[in-house]
Amino acid sequence: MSENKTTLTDAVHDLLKKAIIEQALKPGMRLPEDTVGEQFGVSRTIVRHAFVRLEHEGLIATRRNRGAFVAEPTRDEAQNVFEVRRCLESDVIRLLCKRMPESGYDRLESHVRHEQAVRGKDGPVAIRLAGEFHILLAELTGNPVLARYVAEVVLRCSLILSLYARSHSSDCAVDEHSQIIEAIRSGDAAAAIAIMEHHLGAVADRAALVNPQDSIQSILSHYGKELAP
Amino acid sequence: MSENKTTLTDAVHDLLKKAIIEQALKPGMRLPEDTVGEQFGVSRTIVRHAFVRLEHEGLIATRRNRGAFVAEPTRDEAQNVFEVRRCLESDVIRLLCKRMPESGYDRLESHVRHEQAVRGKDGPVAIRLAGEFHILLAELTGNPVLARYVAEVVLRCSLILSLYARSHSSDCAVDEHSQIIEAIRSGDAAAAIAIMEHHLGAVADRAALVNPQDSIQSILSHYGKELAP
DNA sequence: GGCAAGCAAATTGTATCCGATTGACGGATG
DNA sequence: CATCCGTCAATCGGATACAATTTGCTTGCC
Repeated sequence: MSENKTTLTDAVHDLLKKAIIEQALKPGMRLPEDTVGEQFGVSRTIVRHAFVRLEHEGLIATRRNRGAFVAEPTRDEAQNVFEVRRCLESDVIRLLCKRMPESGYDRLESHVRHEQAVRGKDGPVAIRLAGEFHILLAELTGNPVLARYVAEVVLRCSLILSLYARSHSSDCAVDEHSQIIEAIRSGDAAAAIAIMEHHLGAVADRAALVNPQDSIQSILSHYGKELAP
Repeated sequence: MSENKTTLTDAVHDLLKKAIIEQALKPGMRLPEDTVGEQFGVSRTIVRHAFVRLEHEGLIATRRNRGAFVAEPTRDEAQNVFEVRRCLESDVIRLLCKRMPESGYDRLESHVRHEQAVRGKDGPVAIRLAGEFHILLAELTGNPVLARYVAEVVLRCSLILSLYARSHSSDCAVDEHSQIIEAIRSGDAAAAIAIMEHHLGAVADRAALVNPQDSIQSILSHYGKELAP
């Protein structure tokens, strides 16, 4: 934590984000400002700034005078996030079918090859790459605003899957990524969107099916709110 | 500024947001933390927290050790925001055609009547209501995540129009709002989207046509970035 | 044995303070 | 006369200090 050309807040923000999406920090886990601060060797001020951003991104939730917690979306919230993701990624496809940049296909195929290289490994790298494919698609539209929103929902989806899905390993079938590329190349927006919907639908459905028997305290915490107003 | 049940940061955030979209704070205007803080009677800490959120929402831009400025989007950025807005609002229409809630039409028509009541007045109220129609549409989807994104881009569009458009008075033709409601009621998603696209397209085009001869320093400030890395 | 009230500890909300970086002004110099 | 460099004021990034609120535990009472 010695020298950064970027601001400390950014660094802490990125680190926490990474920790959350890699499931190092599990949903519902408490994040006291002091603890985080002294862990990274920074003051509470910095941590607090990072928390503001993370809360805005939906990755943590803060309650007045009670502290910050890693977000623990309900099924409803999760469905909402997935719905927005489907909408946004459909829009991305539509735009790409109209104006895919020259180097676009090369970059996409290169990324898919990268994904295939780590296929089967059930680690943080695979999780990250799977998400980054979708973020790369959004970036290729040339619209940074759209790309930021896509990146945000993709991240939240990672968090959601870590709550409700059993394993990350097959979140994004690499084959389907290739299919999406081909569909876009053919210029058939409807077909490409159909594949993407199927691709994302499968992920969302899988999340909805799993009963989170391994996180009893998570379930109870939701019911508990009723008794303690 | 005496008693708030919500946190001070929220209050400052809301106030600044309101000031920006009502053009009280004009794009490019400087926002020193001290000034804002003592103006609202709070410390710089609070202001900085509010700034973090505002920057995330694209309403202000901060430069290291130089302070915060009301966002001054370039034409490219503005086009990107409008594009995302078109995408998101089309998605909203699609969803509403499938599942408009019972009270939805009542609330929409009530809002339109409210808009007609202030028709012709070129004040902050008209600006706010015009945007809130679109935000209300998004909220009726029942998806808060989508609603938040729509609210964000609508706000940014307000800011953009205050930069590039001559007048806010005719941003949202109230008649077109009624047409949109009717199109959704008929269940014809394609038609409704077409109207919405036209509605938003007109606004965007108007913004693109106006040459901002009245803000030379704004133009130069953009070119100036090239010389001063 | 259970419940309510009250006290102590922990944690957040806010303010103030110090150091660092930036931009500007002004004088020295080729 | 233009350019360069040093000093200075302004402002932000970050740390620390204090106040307010919540929480959990203890204690006493029913």
